[in-house]
Formats: sequence, C-alpha cells, structure tokens
Amino acid sequence: MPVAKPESSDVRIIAHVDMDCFYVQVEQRKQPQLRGLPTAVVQYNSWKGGGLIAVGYEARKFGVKRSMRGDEAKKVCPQIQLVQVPVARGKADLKTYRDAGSEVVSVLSKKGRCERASIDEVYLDLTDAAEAMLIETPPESMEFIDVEALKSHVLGLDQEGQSDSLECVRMWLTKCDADYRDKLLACGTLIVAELRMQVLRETKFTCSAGIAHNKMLAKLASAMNKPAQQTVVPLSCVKGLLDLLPIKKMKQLGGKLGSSLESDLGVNTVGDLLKFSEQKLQECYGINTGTWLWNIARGISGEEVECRLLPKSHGSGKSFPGPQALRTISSVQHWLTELSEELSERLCSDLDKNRRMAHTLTLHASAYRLSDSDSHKKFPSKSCPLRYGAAKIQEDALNLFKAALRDYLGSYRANTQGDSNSGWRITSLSVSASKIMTIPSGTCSITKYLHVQHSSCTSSGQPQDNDIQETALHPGCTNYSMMNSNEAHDERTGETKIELDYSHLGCTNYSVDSSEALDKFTGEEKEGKATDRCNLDEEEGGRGSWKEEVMDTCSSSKELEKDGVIIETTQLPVVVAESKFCSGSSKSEFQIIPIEEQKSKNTRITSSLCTKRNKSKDKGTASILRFFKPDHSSTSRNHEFAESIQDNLSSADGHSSELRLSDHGEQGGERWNYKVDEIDISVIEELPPEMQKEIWSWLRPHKRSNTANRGSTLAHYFLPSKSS
DNA sequence: ACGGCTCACACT
DNA sequence: TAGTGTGAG
Repeated sequence: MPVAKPESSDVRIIAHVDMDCFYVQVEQRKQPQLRGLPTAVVQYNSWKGGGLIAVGYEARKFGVKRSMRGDEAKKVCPQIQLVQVPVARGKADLKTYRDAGSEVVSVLSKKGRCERASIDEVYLDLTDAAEAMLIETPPESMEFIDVEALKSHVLGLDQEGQSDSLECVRMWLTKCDADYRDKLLACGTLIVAELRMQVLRETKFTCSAGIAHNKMLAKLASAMNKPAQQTVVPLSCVKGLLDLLPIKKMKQLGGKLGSSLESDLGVNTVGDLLKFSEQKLQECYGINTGTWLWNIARGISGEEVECRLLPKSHGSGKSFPGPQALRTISSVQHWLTELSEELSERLCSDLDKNRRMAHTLTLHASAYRLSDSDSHKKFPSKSCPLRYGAAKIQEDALNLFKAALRDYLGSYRANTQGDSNSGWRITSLSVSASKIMTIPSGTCSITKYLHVQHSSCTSSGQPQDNDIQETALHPGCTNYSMMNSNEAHDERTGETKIELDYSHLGCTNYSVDSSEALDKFTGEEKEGKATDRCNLDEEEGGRGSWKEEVMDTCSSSKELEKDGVIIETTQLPVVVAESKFCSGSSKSEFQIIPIEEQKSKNTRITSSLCTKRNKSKDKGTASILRFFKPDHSSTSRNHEFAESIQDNLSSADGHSSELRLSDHGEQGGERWNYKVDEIDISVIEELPPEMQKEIWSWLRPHKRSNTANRGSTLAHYFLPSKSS
C-alpha cells in the first residue's frame, strides 16, 4: 500500500546528469573506429602536441590527465589517439560540442524542470515526476525493473562487491515500508535510469547521474561512479557521506575559499565544519557565505533547479601566450575581427533558433608591459550596448579595446599607430555578449507602432519599403508595420505569418505565428514548449524593476503613481530613421523626436539627442509619424505619465519645425501607448549606441530574482526605489 | 611558453 | 551600473 504523502512535504528529488568525458565521446561518435581506444581531445597541436581538454576513460588508465600536453600523453600512452578540436577563424571552435550538449539537453528536458549547468551537465528537478510515479505505479508494485536501475549505486546499501548487488538494489527500490523520502528517491532512480538510456539511444552518449534530495548532493553523487553509472543518496547516509569528505571536494570550495577553510580554521573535511557556529562562520566569511557553509555542512542546500536550457551569455576568446603576444593595434584588430565573427554567428544562431537577443558587448583582455614598473596592473574590461552584425561588433569591440588600453596605460603615452607601441603586449582577447533576453512576442511590439523607412545602399539605390498595411491584429493596434518584415496570409489555413527579416544582420529569417502572439496578447495561454514557458517565466517579475528604473529616470516621478496604481504603459519617443541598415559603409542616421509638441518648461536636455538632430534633415528623412495612429484608449493617467517622460526628452532648443513632424496627420495632441514588455528589441538595436543607451535607460532589461541559497543579496533590486 | 575557452555568479 | 574576481569543467 502506498504511503500517503506527508503534509507540507518539502522533499525534492533532484538529479545531476554529467556526460562522461564529453568531448571525447563527441569525437568517438564522429569517428566510431576510435571507440574503445585510448583517446583524448587536444587543441592547437603545434606546440608540444597541443593541450588536452578531454581524456577518455581508456586513456585515463594510463595516467593521461587533462592539462597534459599531447607530447606528455604520448609518453605515458604511446597508442593514444589524439583528436584535434576543430579550428575556425584561427581559433578553437567548440560549436560541435555545444551542439552535442544541446542534443542531450533536449532529451533530458522532457522530464521535469531542467537546468543546463554547463556544456555537458544538467540538473533536473524530478519531484513532480517522482510523486506521480509513486501514486500511479510505485516501484513496490512493479514486476519488472530495468537492469539499468538495478545497477544503481545506493549509498549506505551494502552492495558493493556483492555478487547479488542487483538484488540488493531491487530490494531497496521496492521496499514496502521504506521512508516516504526513500520511496520518492527510488522513483527518481527509475526515472533517471530511463532517461540515461534514452540519452544513449538518441545521442549515443553515455552519462552518469546522481540522485538526491538537493543539487549539492546530486552533484556529489554523479561524480562518485563514472562512467555510465548512477548513484543515489538516501537521506540516512548524508551525514556519513559528508563527515569524511575532503572540504575541497565540495562544489565552490575547490579554490581559495576551500584553502582558507583549511589553513585558517583547520577544516579538512565537511564534517569538520560542524564544529563552528553559524556566527563564527559568518564572522570569517561574511553573512551569506557563512550561512551557506553552515548549511552545506549539514547537507542542506536550498538551491532551486532553474528552468534554463540556454546559456546566459556567449563569448569568444583566444589567448596569445609567450611570443605570440600581440603587439600592434592592427593585430588586435585582426583578432577582434575573428572573434567578433564567431560571436556574431552564435548570436544570430541564438536569434534564429531561440528568438533571443543580447544587449551588452564586453571586451576582456589581458596584457603586460615591458617597462615593468606596475606591469601587474590589470587590463580593464569594457562594455557597451551590443549592436548586431559582425562588422558592428568588431568596430565596437575595437573601440572598447582602445578605451581600455588608454586606461591601462594611463598617463603613459599610448601610441596606437603602426607597428610600434609603448611596450605593451596583449596575451588574451575575448568578446562576449550578455544580457540576453527573449524577444517579446513578435507581433506585439514596438515595431507595430513604428515604421522605419530605409533606403537601400545597394547598387540599385532604390529605397526599400517593407511597409505593411493594416492588419489590425488587436484592438489598439490598428496600424501594423514592422521593420524589415513581411507578412503572408495563408488562405488555406487562415494563418498569418509574420516574417522577420534579419538579413541585414546576417541572420536567417524566422517567422512567428501571429495567432499565437495574439493569444498571448489576449491573455490566453497556450500549451507551449518547455523553453517557451521558461522564457515567459523569465519575463515575469521584471515589471516591478522596470517601474523602479523608470521612476529613477524620470524627473517627475510623482506623476507615475496615482491612486496607488502604477501606470504600466508609457509613451515612446518617435524614432526617425534616415536610410537603411546597410552593413557596409555609412551608418544609419537616426534621431529621436518627442511625439508630442515640445515643451519648454522643466526641460532636461539630453545632449546626444540635440546634436543628432541637426545632422539629419532634408530629403530622405522620413518621419515614421505618418504611419502612426493614435491610441484612443489611452487614459489620462497615461498622458500624465507620458508627460513626465516627455519632459526628459524634450529639448529647449528651437527645432520646432522638425518636431512638428509629429503633427503629421491630424492627431494634434494625441498620444500613443505601447506596452513596455512588448517592445521588439531589434528596433532599438539598430540605433546608434548613444541613442540605444538613452532608450535602455527607460526600458531596462528585466532583472531576475536569484533564488540561490547564499542569501539574497540581490533582494535590494526588488525593494522600493531608493528615491521613494 | 601558459591550461585554453567558456560559462555563471557574488561583490562593490 | 559596469567592472572585478572566483570557481567550475
């Protein structure tokens, strides 16, 4: 008889799945003749045989280790098969491994919440699945249990070395009077065994897994029996496991913190930590870390398995050791071009496949100086808004580099010309893209309200106008047009497809189903893929912080709140574009013009806007205003809010003639609303950096809550605005 | 002349 | 915030 679920049970079933020597498996799948042979993956073969980054289990028997050079590996294992990491653009290219990792994730994410922890590891929260199994088909009632589950290692079970180990495990899995938590764990064990077999069937990769009640223990367990095995941690043996575990084996304690525990507190095992009070640990390592240490000593880890299948950032980097160190701007430029191209390719792929865009570009480098005075000075990293397109990324990255170099050299004269320099050397370069957000549903975005007319920079010289007429997808959105978009109505299905053309970014197109978008708009939730739900979840909760940011930005924030209600719509400054998204020579000329007639009172000028405005006049400057229609549903509160924003936008200078463009049509003082969380970022992305910055200052990327158990230092993001 | 190349996250 | 540092694999 099934045991009733205890009330308010907070038992979770967590699995950590770890691919076995993943890169090697990927290469062995590609070249099956390598299977069974001692194999390792190396990158950059030229110097000492290249560096090993993955070693197969057959090779490990010979003492081959990661971090060996290829030549060393050959010494201890002459028959070793060394496979080189693919090289693209002069650098190691990990794409094949990333893609293989995604294959695995797509299998594992079908059951329960899934967090991609690295290229070859995931966490799964199988609580729901385990509970369901316990109710519907409890293990104790099973007549057949797969051998893969029976091969599990159950800590605390005296099975190792036993001839009837499988029977021991069967007994444990099917025990009728077991603790409820052990029963759930048994279900998790069966589920994970099945998942691992599924991974093997569908990807040909083996993996190992740990099944426990939290992430920390699951992670520990997955490493205990490799390869291609799984380990279970019943609650009853947690103490025994941790007591003698070397402190540095714990995740997060493998570095300086672990060393400090050893040397400063004499802690050698996790069990040793039990001797210290929480207060003592906090005194030594801070509130958060102290509490965290106190908890992990007891096997407590509240970390949630996040629903995240995709990485939060992309980066492309390369090191230039020793004599390879870069010594000229032009060589730096060359490598930044290579790195930017790879990054751009990955960003476009992310956009195509996942409808996500990154918003921050960061440049990292390391350097040293020949004139050693303070050569240990760190080369600063720099970031800026990210513009899509390899050429733009490269250009921005180079500018970031130059700025960083100036900082780095300080008063030192920075000779940036030619092949000479002031004695600096660059030993590594990397560009990375972060703040990646899912694009809000394609049809409900700022682009509906904008029409960006762009003339082609191709030989034809003909202006391209992808204007789209009147689709009236939802009330309040009577005029629909989208930048570089095409819409096709399928007469047979009645569906309307919106094609987003990102070709000017070097990306392939993708389309969105407008009916889906409409459903989202009207609040009807459809069953979507797990990833979609995740992304939607991520959008949630951002609203509060957005408000906060706007309030910080607005000078007259008082107007934001009335009757205790925060207004959630605002008004968009009109973006006027002169000409094209041509990736080549000239830059797009954009300007922002307040929608409403300029107000001269209470103006806070944004300089970049004013100066920009002077440049683009005359022919070709197409106001998008004529494509706007007023939103008659706007409330007076919206107007007030809008005014508060307008005040920040409006300039006091006398360019009223341009501003009158906003009077195009007969709207007069009409205003337009849009929902902040429906803005299509891609429009903003195309603006010049300073303008993007301006806009982002109103439309902050959503900040997410961090549920990690170390204490919520991020909590302040969710507190009321400091100004209030 | 090195472990290279990625990632995530806490802290300030 | 942007930037630094740590830790992981």
